[in-house]
Formats: sequence, C-alpha cells, structure tokens
Amino acid sequence: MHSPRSAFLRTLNERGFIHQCTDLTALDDALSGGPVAAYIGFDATADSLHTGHLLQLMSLRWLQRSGHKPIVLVGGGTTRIGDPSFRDSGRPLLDDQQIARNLAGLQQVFSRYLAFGDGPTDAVLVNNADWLDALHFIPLLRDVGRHFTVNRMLSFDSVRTRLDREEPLTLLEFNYMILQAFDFLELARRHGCVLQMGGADQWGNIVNGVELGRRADQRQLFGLTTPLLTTASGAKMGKTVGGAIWLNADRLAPYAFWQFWRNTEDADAGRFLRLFTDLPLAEISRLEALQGAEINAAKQVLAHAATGLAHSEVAAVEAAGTARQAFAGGDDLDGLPTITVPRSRLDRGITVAELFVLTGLVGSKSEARRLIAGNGARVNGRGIGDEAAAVNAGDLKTGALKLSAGRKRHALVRTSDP
RNA sequence: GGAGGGGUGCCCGAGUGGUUAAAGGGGACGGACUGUAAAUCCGUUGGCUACGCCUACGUUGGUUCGAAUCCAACCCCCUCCA
Repeated sequence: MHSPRSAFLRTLNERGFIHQCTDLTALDDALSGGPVAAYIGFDATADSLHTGHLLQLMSLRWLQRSGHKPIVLVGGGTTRIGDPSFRDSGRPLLDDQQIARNLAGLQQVFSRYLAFGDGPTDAVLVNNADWLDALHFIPLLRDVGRHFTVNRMLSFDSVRTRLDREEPLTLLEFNYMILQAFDFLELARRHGCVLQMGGADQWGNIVNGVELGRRADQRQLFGLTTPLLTTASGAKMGKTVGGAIWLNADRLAPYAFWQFWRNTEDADAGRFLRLFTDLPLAEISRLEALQGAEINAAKQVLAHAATGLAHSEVAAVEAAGTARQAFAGGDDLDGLPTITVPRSRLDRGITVAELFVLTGLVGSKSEARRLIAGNGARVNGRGIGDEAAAVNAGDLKTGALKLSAGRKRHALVRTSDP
C-alpha cells in the first residue's frame, strides 16, 4: 500500500507486519481519527507464550505506542474447544484445571510488552469465558447462527485442508469460528473494539467476526493479519533444539532465549530486527548492511533487544555474558542450565554418559553413547573418546563441570555436600 | 445397521510368514567446512545391567518352530448405502 496516514499502520507497514487487511483505507481513516481499541486473542493451549506469539505482542505494543488501546483477550472459553484452523487433526481437549493453569502462565508475559491500567490507551485484559460460558445454545443459534451459512464456513482454507484430507472435523471444532466471531462482536459492544489482529492463519476466523459485526449490529469492524513467518531457508520460525522458544523464563532460560536470536540466519537479521525489536529503522538499516561475519554484530543486537523485552535488560546482559564465556571457554557460566549431583555420587565415580543424561542434554544413555561415539561430547572443553569414560570429583574445575553436546549446547554439573 | 477401505517408529510412507529394530523420505541430533550463519558433504536416529536381553507395527487372544505380515473378537478413522 502507499504510505498510510496513521502512525500505527505506517509503522506496521514499514516493519513488515502486514499481511492482509479487510479494508486498509477505511481502517487507516479510523486510526487517524483518534484512539481506537483493537484486540488479539490468545488461547491457553500451553502455559507459556512462545515466539509464534511475538508478532502479535509486538503488534499490540506498536498499537499502544501509536496512541491506541490494546485489548488482550485470553481464550478461557475458546480453549475448551480448540481452534481447528489449518490443523490436520483435532487436538486433545484440555480440562478446565489445565486451562486455568495455562492462563496463569500466559499472563506473566503481557505486561512486559504492554502497559496495563485504566487510562484511555492503557491495555486491558479480558477473558472470553466471561461471556462464552454463559451462552445458551438455542439463543446463540438464533442470534448468531442465522448469520452464518455452512456454505461459507466450508469455503475457508482453514478447514478445507482438513476436509480434503478426509480427516474428521467435529461439530465442536467447527463451531470455533462462530465463537471467535462472537468474541469480536462482544468486544465491539463492550469496549468499542473495532479491530481484530492476528496471524495469517486467523484470517478466516477474523473475517467471520467482521461480517458478524456488520450483519448483527451494522458495525464496521476491521481485520488485520500478520504474515506467517518462516526463516530465510524455509523452516517454520521458532522451532529449534528442544521444541518451541518459550517466553516464560521457567520454560526457557533467558540464556537459551538469547541464543535462539543469536543463531538467526544471516538473511533474516534485518527482517527480525524490524519485527521483534523496536529499534529505529535507520539503526536497523545500518545493521542490516553489515557483510559477512560482521552480521554477527547485528544478531547480537537482535538477541539483546528481544531478550530485554521478553525478560529484562539485566537478563539480556547476563545472557550475553554467559554466551561470551561459553564460547570463549571462560569460567563465568552461571547462565547455563545447571544440575547438582551429590559429591558422594561423584566420589564413587560416574560415567560421562550418565552425566549427560542427568543434564538433559541427551534423552538416554544410548543417545549419550552415540554422541560420544560421534565425537560430539566434551567435558570442560575436552573431547571424550571413550564411551565408558568416567569422571570424579578430581575433574571439577572451579567447582563445576561443563558438559557440551556439540558446539552450542552446554550444561553445568555442580556438586552438593553429602 | 449393511458393504468396502484403513490404523506401522517424531512425521510421511514401504513392507503381506523367517536374514525386520522394520526400506525410503522428511525432521532432529552429531561431525567436516565456516562466522555460534546459510548451502554442501558425512554419520547417527527404541531402550537396557549391551558380543546378550527387553520393548515396538490400533487392542486382546489364537495358529505356527517362527507373525508387522495368517485367523478371531474388539476399538478407532474414512467412503458409500440404510
């Protein structure tokens, strides 16, 4: 699009957040006219947000910084159904207890990206269980269901793959889109919310909400989606050793989070800086222009900024220090994953393979053996050649043993007194 | 309720009585090369008290010296019919 008038859309556009919009011009007008309320929904399918949610969090952050009001919707109600969009099969249903736990985990993160409060542009948190739980089937069908045709619902890409593969799509799941549409309508009525944002996979769900607003209330609502992110080499963004890149520190240590960004592919550095940091564009352009090994500097800036947002400035500095030490072979390795083993256990002698299992660097003793056989295992930086190699307290260096699986994955073993 | 098709390791997908811990691909991990990058190449990819043992091809039984492969019942999915 040509340069939008509103600061919000201009920023999103320049930074690469915009994939599709239901009516970009009219939305731009609305945003130019004063504070606008917009929402993004987060279902409680896990107890932490991950990098896949980061684009959404940053979207809301820019919204707020552009003088508008972010609404964070947590899906206490919709999580009980499970969004079938673009999924090949249904997911196991979560029970209410698990959902409650997950919600608690999710909520730790929002305030790191948004300022909550009672002011006109302060962020608010709402839970769709507040209205979805109270719905009655027949009234819902009459009030909402009559605005939906099955013909239209079946036409969305988000469910078509499932149907094409002849995988079952239950009526429960099929209703998800109606409830998400209803959420939008409800937020429009309660909070004057006129915009729903989300990932590209949410397009169908969002459009349903926009249409419901028009049909039920003659409201003009807007939808705006962010692109589906892949790395430059085509992999899904946010998956790596050990699964998802979580935002909660208890799920993924700040050091590991920092490392994730530090390991960004060259070709992604500029794009990620625009999307996942709020550094000025001029600064990003400069970093992006670096060539060859110098791009590493850009990745460090990216890692620092992203970690600073998700965790804290202090955590980011510490993570950077740990990484420097870990790769330079230094001794200050406090940020690495650490396990504690009783001294007596070490005194009795313990194989390196067993230690690797204890640290979680490998999943089984067999895997540890394979790692050793493949020349991937090191203790205090020295390669282990013998599968039966053992260590004892005498091997402790500055009170800790550093185990490495490959060049990048490290863990510390410390001893406790007994 | 009837007829047919199908359920294999993280995923996809071969395999229809033995040499099958199960081809091939993807993914993942490790190594080489590098810059903690990409691409490429190589290796590995169920577990254990490891020259052997245990677990594994929807579930449970059965046939057989021997089954993922044959039989029976059951569970689940798909398609068509009622």
